[in-house]
Amino acid sequence: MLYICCMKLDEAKIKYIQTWGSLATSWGINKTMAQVHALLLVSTKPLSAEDIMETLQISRGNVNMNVRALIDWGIVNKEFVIGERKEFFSAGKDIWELFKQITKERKKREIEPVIKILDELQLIDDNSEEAQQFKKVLGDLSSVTNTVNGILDKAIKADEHWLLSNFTKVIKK
Amino acid sequence: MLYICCMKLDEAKIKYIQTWGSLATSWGINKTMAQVHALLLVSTKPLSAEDIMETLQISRGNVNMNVRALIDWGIVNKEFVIGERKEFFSAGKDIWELFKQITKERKKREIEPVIKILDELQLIDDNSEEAQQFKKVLGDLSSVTNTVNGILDKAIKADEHWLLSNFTKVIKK
DNA sequence: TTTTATTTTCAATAATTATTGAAAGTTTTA
DNA sequence: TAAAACTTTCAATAATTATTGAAAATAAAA
Repeated sequence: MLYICCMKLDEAKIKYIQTWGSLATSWGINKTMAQVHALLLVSTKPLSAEDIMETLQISRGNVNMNVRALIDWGIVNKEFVIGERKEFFSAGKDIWELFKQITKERKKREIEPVIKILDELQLIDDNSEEAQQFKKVLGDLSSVTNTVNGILDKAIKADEHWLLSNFTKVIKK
Repeated sequence: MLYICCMKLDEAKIKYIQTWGSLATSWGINKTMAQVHALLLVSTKPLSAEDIMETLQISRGNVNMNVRALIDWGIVNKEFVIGERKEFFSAGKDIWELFKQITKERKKREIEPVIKILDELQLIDDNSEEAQQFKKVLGDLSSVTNTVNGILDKAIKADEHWLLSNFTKVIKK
């Protein structure tokens, strides 16, 4: 059961999947996880674990782990196909939704812990010149992080149209 | 030649350096690179390769590689200390500048190549239903990526005050 | 020039992270 | 209930990435 139908198109899809996988690593994302998502994204129908295994040439365990992680990130869904016993998976095709979901998750997992730690470190019982300077750096780090966090919050809440047209225009001036 | 003077403060600095290092890995940044930068950021004076080696307990080669990379990213500078033959290094203390520099570099290294590849893939010689759908996904990915790229451009050009107050307020409504 | 101080490189190695595959677990069907 | 279909887990292993350290290169001083 392959998702492929035309040659040139197939090549382009494969290239997209490969490219996405290698780009992912520079963002601290597992290569296979990115590839599985890319595959589901360009697939016209939900795929089973076996479909993914065959297409990406990876083991059952690997597929399972990465599909779970993607579901955990909220960017892949289980699908029930009538007449089929096994599970199928699909990725939402709304890219703005995808962007918002990823942003939301990374914010929660990576930015919020940073803010927490920076705030903790601020509480030093020391008022020397050097300590003041250190606290200043921490405070500035907090400030930037909080601002970015706030911007991401707004982006998550924004609907597609607003973010696309309105937002970019406002930004310009 | 150690940069340390007070106990509690010293602990906090160490904790900050360690924490930064481990957080960095989830952003696809080398742990040591992040630690070296953190160390230079909280240091009151420029440090030599040996200072860094001692404090972080890492090899000369490792220090050299990572300091070069940081200089390459534009967030660490060489300093010439009078009466000293060896090189010293320092990190700029302006966190907004740091944020802008990092954003600029990641944009160049990671976002712009994505846009290029997505555009390349668009050029498929196929008009089937499936091809249309694939092109739609690619187009949407381009759209989001370009928008994010644009926002980052504005952020880079924006001065601290504008980004902090004006921007966040605009975003709110 | 030669010596000495310092930086850079890079093959070898260590540490980390990802992947396999088979066994154990679960759910469905008969 | 047992057998079949499928999913999950995880110890072993592979692949990747980071680090060392000593030799080569470079730069400054004598």
